[in-house]
Amino acid sequence: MKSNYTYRYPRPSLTADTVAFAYDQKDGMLKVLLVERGNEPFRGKMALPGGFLEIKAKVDADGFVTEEKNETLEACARRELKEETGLEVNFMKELGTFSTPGRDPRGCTISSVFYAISRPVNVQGGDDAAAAHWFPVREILKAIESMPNGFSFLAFDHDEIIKRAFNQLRVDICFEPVGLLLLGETFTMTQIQNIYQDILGREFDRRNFARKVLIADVLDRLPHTGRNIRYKLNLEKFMALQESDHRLRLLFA
Amino acid sequence: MKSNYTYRYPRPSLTADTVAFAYDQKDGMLKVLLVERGNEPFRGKMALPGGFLEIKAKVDADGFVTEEKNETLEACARRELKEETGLEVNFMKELGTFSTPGRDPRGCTISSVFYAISRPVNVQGGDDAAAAHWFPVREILKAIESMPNGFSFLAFDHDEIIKRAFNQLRVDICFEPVGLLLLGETFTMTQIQNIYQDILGREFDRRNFARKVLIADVLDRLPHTGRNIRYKLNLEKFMALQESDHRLRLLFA
DNA sequence: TCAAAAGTGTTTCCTATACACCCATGA
DNA sequence: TCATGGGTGTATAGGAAACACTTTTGA
Repeated sequence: MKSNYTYRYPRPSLTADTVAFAYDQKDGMLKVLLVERGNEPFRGKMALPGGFLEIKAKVDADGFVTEEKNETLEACARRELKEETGLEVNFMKELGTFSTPGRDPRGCTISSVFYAISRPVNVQGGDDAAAAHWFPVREILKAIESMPNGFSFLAFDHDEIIKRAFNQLRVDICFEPVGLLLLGETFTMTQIQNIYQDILGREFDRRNFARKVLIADVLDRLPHTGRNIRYKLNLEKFMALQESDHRLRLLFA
Repeated sequence: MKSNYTYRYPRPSLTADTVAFAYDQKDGMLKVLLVERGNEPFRGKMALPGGFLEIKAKVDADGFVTEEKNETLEACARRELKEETGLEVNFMKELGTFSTPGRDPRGCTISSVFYAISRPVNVQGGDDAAAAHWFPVREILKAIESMPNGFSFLAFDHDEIIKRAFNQLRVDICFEPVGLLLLGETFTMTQIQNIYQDILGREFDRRNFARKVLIADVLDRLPHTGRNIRYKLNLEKFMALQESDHRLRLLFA
């Protein structure tokens, strides 16, 4: 028989959800990763990949918890992302915690949400989720906006979360060159510019844009094999820039 | 007899802690609010005010939770802050969630941390905590740095948290005029400048500084009673600025 | 009376932006 | 060969930083 877990005080459930972004070179659209929920609640609705924090607990004869060990929330987010969609990303950042009472009909569930940036890859539905797919962010946001009052497009409060995540992404790429993580192994300056223009919803002058991106000094210029200059992200420099709190110079106003 | 709370799966404890900052006009130092822990673990050590998320739960005959209702994390942070120190603040912002395994010796405890900005006020020790006092941030940070490896100055992982909070404050006052909340009812431009200089650790030209602050357009100029121009924070304008995502213009590089 | 703090505007320099020409490739 | 995309440098304008003088008040 499976054991139960008893505490002196009530406790919440804690989940980690991930808003994963990727850029689709084929149609030039920014995509977000959603899974179709296989179980209640919200069965059949689309939702962000995520799940419950894993806790190893020992209990005594009466079911009281005597010892416990948890994973970190980020580890939880990565694990769930992998299990549900097969995706592994190298950039993940905490977005915030969502604790509005009633946000999960099953009870008291608090969600720590991360947003992730992925290389353009294919994903398959994993264990828990019926199916995982990349959806155009703009379309999703449009669908969210067009829902009548009191109705939500996604499961739980994921409408709100995805809006927050996209806003955060827009702010962040103005300061840090995280947008470069959306690209493949090598890329041209034009490809970078297209992504930034799409996300920020505005156009840039080619030359000024290239200058600003190169100032960040995280790109290696490859000996051009073909006609155009190709670049490659220098991960060491990029990571070093992330560490040092150099958000202080904004790249794009 | 007090009832217990039983779940099918193990759950974490969830707390909300607050890093409250205030500015002391008397000595011109930025202070942070700490409480002396009255109970184990870390009894007698200084810690951030905070406590467990309050959950109203109903249980069936076997102790299984059938219904539950939680407060939001921010509400929890405000409630605990009030209970432990008597302090009520009007600005509070989520800093992040801390979930490193082992951060709380009592078991699996995840903390959502807020940072708050307070007017300069006195606080008293409240219910839970033995004593609450304002401490100079610089001194605390110095004490933290000077601890030998493996030892912490504050309880739990609060050393790390307070460092993160101070860094966040330094970033935020470069973009939003949140530093103005540190002041009293009315104030002079020089007082504002002193605060900013203290927090950012650099000096500004008087005239350039005043211009930048006034650009934000959240201050009302009072008909000067005394010798100097006095200002007053226009809360409506300030709140409106917070709502609109206008972090995009940085005030101080 | 003198020192220190505070009020006021202008100049300078730097950086962001706007812009034009040339070259290479593929249709 | 012509159109398109991409490579390169410069000129200009606007904003940030440097700066000087006068006035008031308190020691």
